[in-house]
Amino acid sequence: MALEPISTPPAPPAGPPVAAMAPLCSVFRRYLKSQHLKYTPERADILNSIIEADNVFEVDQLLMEMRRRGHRVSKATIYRTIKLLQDAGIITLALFDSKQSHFQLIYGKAPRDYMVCMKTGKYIEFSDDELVALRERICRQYGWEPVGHRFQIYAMSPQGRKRMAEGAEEA
Amino acid sequence: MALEPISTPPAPPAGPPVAAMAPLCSVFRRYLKSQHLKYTPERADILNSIIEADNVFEVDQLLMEMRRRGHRVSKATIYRTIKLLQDAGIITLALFDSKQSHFQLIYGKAPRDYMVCMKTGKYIEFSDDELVALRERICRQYGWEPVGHRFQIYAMSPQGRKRMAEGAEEA
DNA sequence: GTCGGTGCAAATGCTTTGCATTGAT
DNA sequence: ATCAATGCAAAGCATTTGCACCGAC
Repeated sequence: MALEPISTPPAPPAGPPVAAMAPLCSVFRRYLKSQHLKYTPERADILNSIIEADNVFEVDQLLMEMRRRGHRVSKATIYRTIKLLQDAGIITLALFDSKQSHFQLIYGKAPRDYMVCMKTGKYIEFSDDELVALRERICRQYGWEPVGHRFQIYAMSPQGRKRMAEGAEEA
Repeated sequence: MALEPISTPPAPPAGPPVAAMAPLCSVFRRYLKSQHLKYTPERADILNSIIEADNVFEVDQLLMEMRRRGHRVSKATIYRTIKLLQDAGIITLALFDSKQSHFQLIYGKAPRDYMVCMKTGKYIEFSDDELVALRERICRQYGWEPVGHRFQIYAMSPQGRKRMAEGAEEA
């Protein structure tokens, strides 16, 4: 019963993430209830930490961040919760190529698209109406019903180009 | 870092106008020579099998197909060769979400985009000029240099919709 | 004749799972 | 009081790597 938005964060960060927090919790809670699953402190902590990351995250990174804040959760629980959050439509797997999976918040957000620098790994997030329109057009063209999309541009940033020029070796 | 193709090799021809592409074998051979690596029967077999698959493929599937044809290669060699083919710009990792990696031929091909049915898994391949233009526009906007892209639409096909209606089970 | 390549098996490293215990409803 | 959730450690899997032998250049 003592399940309010987790105890007291040391420094309430200002900005959109905080606003998004309450609604997402209830979305998750509702989903869990519909599946006859329980809303536990661990699950709440994990969702809140993801919201505060407010970006692409990896499991290890998330776990470290949570530990740093004194939340004790096992990696297994994070994996189990991530699966639930995916099923609930709150997060999704991002499409980076690295070995470790990257996830991102999607609930209530316009689809985020990424442009990644192939040299530095730095990336820029954007979202583009034209792309959404294009998606609709293609779906209509085949008689399919659009649900979502992913778009990632591979490119070379100015820094990447510079670094490329400097170090002409590269192992 | 996450991404790393496009590194040392003598930059494979970027964006060739499709059409008549030189035999992929010679492209690969040229790449290998440039890296002081050898063109072995195993590597040739693997590339040829990939060409004949002419589509998205997974490692196990490729290995089985090769075995079926009497080619004896180890999985380790396939993995090693796949890495070379990626560096040579001949194949790339496709972005399906399954556990196993999917690769696809890209050399000399216009970027392929996919629309996947979330219910049936069936997918449609397409490529769209408008998307390429959009990519250029966004790169220019940030001062980055386009290299490639990936676009995948998640949608519901008519069959998927139908199947969804029929089987009302699913917890 | 040199190195690099190959197969095999062992090693990785991310993710999942079995089990005993803890805890939400 | 139930039955799901958690933590831990072991198990799974796709992928990588060490090593001894083989073969392309």
